[in-house]
Amino acid sequence: MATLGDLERSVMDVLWTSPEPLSAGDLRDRLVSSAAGATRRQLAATTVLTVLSRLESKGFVSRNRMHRPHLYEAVTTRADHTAELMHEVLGASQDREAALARFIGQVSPSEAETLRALLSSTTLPAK
Amino acid sequence: MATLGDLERSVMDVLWTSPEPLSAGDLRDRLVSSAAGATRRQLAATTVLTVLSRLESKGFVSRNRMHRPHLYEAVTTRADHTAELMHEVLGASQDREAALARFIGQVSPSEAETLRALLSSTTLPAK
DNA sequence: ACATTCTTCTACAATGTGTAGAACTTGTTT
DNA sequence: AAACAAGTTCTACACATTGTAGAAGAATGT
Repeated sequence: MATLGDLERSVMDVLWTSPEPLSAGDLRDRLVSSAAGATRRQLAATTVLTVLSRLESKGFVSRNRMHRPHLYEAVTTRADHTAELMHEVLGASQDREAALARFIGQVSPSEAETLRALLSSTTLPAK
Repeated sequence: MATLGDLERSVMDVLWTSPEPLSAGDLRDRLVSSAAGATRRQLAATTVLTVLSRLESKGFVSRNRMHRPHLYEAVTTRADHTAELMHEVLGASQDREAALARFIGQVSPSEAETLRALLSSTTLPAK
């Protein structure tokens, strides 16, 4: 999968967080306000547009040209994206089992609990 | 974590596969022979050295300057590296649980089994 | 001291990304 | 319909990373 730059990632974060498609302008405003530590100065409108176009090319964003300020939305959810990336990383490994073992070894107890729950519900057939 | 380019990744793969530290020359030979589909033409010796230096800067490789052709080895195992990356990806997600759920959802049945085993051995106290 | 071998320095091209001005399009207002 | 405003696309550039390697310097064996 293509990787994302810092700004691209920030844009995706805004889109992933928004329950609705956003115009470039709205997105620009949220980029500023959502910046951690009040960093992130104002960006030119065109900058945001450029990034959105690139994200569209990369398949991360879809745009609705029916509305006049085009409306942009994330193609996948953040969770799906994360899961996909994890699988990609895992796939690059030769020994998947070993990698999984290390991965599990570093997981917090509460997350281990979550995983256990997920695994039993998923795979134990309904009796 | 820093990301790796294609050649850097290939070099790491060789180092991860080797049970012993390698000289740049040995590594160069194996790079050629380990290339999938007989791709990968011969590289200049200096190219390999440059890449090794960069990998050293990035903390992926350590070199032993005691030996004359310096000997290089991977700092971590491939499995550790993979697990680290997976955690990094997961950490960038806002909702870890949701991401884990998706991740598990896409796991093959046999891997699910592996995971279940890992999770029970890890967390169930000996009691 | 000299040749050989290895390492470090320096360099360059290609690519990806952040950044945005200039030019063009489209919907709106009078 | 003409002019305007808002939005979009084109074009461009700087900077960092990466693949690539020559030239120059350092270390070792004879």
